[in-house]
Amino acid sequence: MPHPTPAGRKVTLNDIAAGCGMSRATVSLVLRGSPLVNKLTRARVEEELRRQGYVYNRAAANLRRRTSTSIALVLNDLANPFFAEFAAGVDETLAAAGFVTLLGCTGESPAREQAVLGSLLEHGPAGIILSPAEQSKAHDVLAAVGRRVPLLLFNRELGGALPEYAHWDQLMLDNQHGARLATEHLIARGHRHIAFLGGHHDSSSCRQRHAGYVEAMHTAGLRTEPYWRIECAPTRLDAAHHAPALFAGALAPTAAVCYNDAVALGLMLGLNQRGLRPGLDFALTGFDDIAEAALGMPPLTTLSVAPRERGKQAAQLVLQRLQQPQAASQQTVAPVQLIVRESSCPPPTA
Amino acid sequence: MPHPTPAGRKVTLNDIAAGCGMSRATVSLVLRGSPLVNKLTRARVEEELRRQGYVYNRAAANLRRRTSTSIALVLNDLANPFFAEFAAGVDETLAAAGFVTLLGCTGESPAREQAVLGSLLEHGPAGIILSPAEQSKAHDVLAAVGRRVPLLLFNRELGGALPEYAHWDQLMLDNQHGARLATEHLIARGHRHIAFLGGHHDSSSCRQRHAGYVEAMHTAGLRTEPYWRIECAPTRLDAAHHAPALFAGALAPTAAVCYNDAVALGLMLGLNQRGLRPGLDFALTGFDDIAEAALGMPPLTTLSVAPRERGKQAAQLVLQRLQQPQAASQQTVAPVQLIVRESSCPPPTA
DNA sequence: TCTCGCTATTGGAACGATCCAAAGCGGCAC
DNA sequence: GTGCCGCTTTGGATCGTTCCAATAGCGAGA
Repeated sequence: MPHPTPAGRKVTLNDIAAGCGMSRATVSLVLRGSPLVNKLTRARVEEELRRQGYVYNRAAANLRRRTSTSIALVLNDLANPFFAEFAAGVDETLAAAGFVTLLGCTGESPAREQAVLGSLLEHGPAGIILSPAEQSKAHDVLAAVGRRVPLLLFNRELGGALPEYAHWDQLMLDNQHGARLATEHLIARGHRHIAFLGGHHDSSSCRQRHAGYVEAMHTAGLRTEPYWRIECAPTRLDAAHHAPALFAGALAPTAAVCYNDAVALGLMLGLNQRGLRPGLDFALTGFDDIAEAALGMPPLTTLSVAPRERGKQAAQLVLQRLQQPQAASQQTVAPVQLIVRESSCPPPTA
Repeated sequence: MPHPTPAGRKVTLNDIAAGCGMSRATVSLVLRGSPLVNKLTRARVEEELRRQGYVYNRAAANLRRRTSTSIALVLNDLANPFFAEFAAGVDETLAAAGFVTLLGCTGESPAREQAVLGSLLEHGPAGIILSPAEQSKAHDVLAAVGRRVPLLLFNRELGGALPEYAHWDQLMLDNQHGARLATEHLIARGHRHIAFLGGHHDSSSCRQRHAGYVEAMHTAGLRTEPYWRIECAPTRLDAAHHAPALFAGALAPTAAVCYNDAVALGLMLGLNQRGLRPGLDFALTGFDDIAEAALGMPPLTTLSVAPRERGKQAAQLVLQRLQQPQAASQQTVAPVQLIVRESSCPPPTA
């Protein structure tokens, strides 16, 4: 089956103008719904637009008007359902406001992040939403982005905070409060020996969650043994591998606050392999409330961060910034919500 | 903290030219790495580019050159991990080729699809990758897109196929073959009474998968009872609800081929609630190989479609089309691979 | 000295839209 | 007849880049 011939040039305002004996300027006014143009003229022009199948060239318009109708969305990992939901929320809100989303994925590589930012900037986005790669540095991001286009930092802080850092807007999750809620919940259920599993210390979100855990423990007058803090990659597989380490210390915990849902689900597997039934013999909590959390065996107590809502919020923050470029920069912390399910049982002896 | 002043206009070629006493044209040549310009001149210009923090304006260049460096990616549901992975694959490949991804989500609504396509087209993408909404019609898509910009149809066919339909490239999954593989696998395990659960008949992928199931059954000389075909929404929840219907007929199946992994995981829940142990008392298979499939209880036998690979493939097909606009349109069918795990046990009596 | 050929550079017209100042026009008051 | 007013319409410059034909410089060969 042959592909059709592109059939000549694109239709432009000139073609329409010529086609109905009007000037370019008038046709342009019609396109933008100006009240200046006569009703009859408008009808004639609109007919001609339809007849020739005109498509508006927003790039040309934006060039002349020195405006932009696109926003760059740069994510460290789109394959992660959390960011996918986030992206869906961003796109939905931007589309409703007449903006288009320029997508870019960095795959957790600062080098790719630099390249992606550079490439997207050439397309002249009005703003940028960036969820930085793990090892990304504020200095490099600033060098790539410059000061002209507003940036909203999402989800993670940047390494090596500069003074210039401060003029970027931020949307962060309330990691510390969330982990505190989870820990307090386990304490209320009667646990005294609680571990913290997963994540690496060089990730800001992990440090914050761990801090929330420590805060809750100390506020309740409970001790935290160093060997109750076990680092591992935030994946199911690695978490499952590290499950035995929980029971290697002198005093075995009866519950664990996990860095995120993936770690918690991995821990469930690891517990099963040791003959422990999660939600009966051992309590655990996650973070993120991914789709699988509600359907796990048992269903997982976790913290809902509503990624789609966060996406909408991020988009709104950027749009707001575009309207008030001079306003003070905002540091927003999104609330998280504890979702209690069956994985957070009381301790078996209680 | 005050937001910084945008500090004047953007830096343009003129500014650079003035800054180093060259003409616009020469600077442009330097930017594009032309061999015409003198080594010394090049060095001087590059120094000035750096000094003023010049950012290339690709929109202006594309306007003049009548080219485009963006591809539109329109998805029915980005929140679905399958499409998220797909999008990541697309973006990765496009970025490597110097293109930028324009994202658009339709949320399974043909009306939104029309709006999104219209909006994206105004930004002049060089091509479009479209995974259409469930009820989307070929006629409407053609009306929105026109014939000028090449379209790659992914994953689903469009309703009301027109003659014009044929000049679009297509990338589809081998649904029929996949379902046949799954069914044959169950038959080889000793099953004779096999049901097909989930999906709706008006979805082309569901029809194809069901056809593969029927094909395998008939080839093996097995009957298919009408009450072994149970339709339901392709979600966990609805599948769990419909599990009892499997055992309502005269002859109960010992296994089920499920429309996709979500349905299969839902069926597992439904079986558990009836006191049946999936993977021991009842065999089942899924489709998609989502992340949870490998970690289910039991791990799910399913068909891997490698969504990230499909994304790369889709991007390559579009890039190829751009290079050869006149070539015959391609109908590609991507292979699927049977992943055998523990859910597809032999029948209990065998 | 003049012409030729080669290397580098350049002015000006595009691309497809918008903006702006100006003009055409019919009617109405003077 | 002239001037003025509101309602429409318009030509031309412009946005930041690329293309193209033209030109400048300069050493070599006749």
